[in-house]
Amino acid sequence: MPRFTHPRLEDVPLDLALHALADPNRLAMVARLAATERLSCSDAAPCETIPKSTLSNHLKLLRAAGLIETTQVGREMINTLRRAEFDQRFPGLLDAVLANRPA
Amino acid sequence: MPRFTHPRLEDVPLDLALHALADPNRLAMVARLAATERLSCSDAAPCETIPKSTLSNHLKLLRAAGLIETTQVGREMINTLRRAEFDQRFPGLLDAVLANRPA
DNA sequence: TTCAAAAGTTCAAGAATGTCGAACTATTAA
DNA sequence: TTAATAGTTCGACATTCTTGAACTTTTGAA
Repeated sequence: MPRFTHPRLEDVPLDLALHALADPNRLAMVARLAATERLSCSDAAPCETIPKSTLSNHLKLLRAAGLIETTQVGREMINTLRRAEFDQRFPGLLDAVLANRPA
Repeated sequence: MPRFTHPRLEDVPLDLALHALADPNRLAMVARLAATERLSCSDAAPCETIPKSTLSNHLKLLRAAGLIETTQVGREMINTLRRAEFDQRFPGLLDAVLANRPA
């Protein structure tokens, strides 16, 4: 069973956070999580066509950037946005990015 | 003589802008331009050790992201931040990024 | 129980990007 | 005219990204 590691937010460099957000698919997932609270990996997916392995990799990057937390529930991996922690680490950043996201 | 092309800001996607900022060297250059108004390429460089070709490539990316404008003056290429235009296109984004930049 | 399907992860290979030395161009100063 | 300066461009190597295939764990059914 995969046991995920989540970084402390103070260990996340700005570059890594920006890089994680600088991808349309990942940003779409973050936006979805910002609106939906808890989502399985496949429910967080930005579209149907994205391969599972790619999706898994994107989520791994978002974890490494301190943006999401993943816990196993049954056979699903449940993802949530680490909103409060991220906002404390990078004040105003996620708000600005989400506000400028294309519809 | 190189004649640079600068995109209209409305043609710059958010992803490209974030990607341009998601690099420590490029972000350092943007921060420097935010503080200094006009800088030649070598003056905009984040450090002495960065190769010229790499520097040139970084600046090309910043141009493509609508972040800087480059004009030739003599044998120098003078760079300026397209601050007002960028801020209008992505309100609050650059402020948030710069505010969270490590010292 | 046992078996198959579901939900993801991991691995590896090919594709796409990034880095940087070397050669090149244009401009200025001597 | 020549040499130096300031960058760009090119090409090769390195790193990163994408994705199919195989694997692991959990659950639901027979």
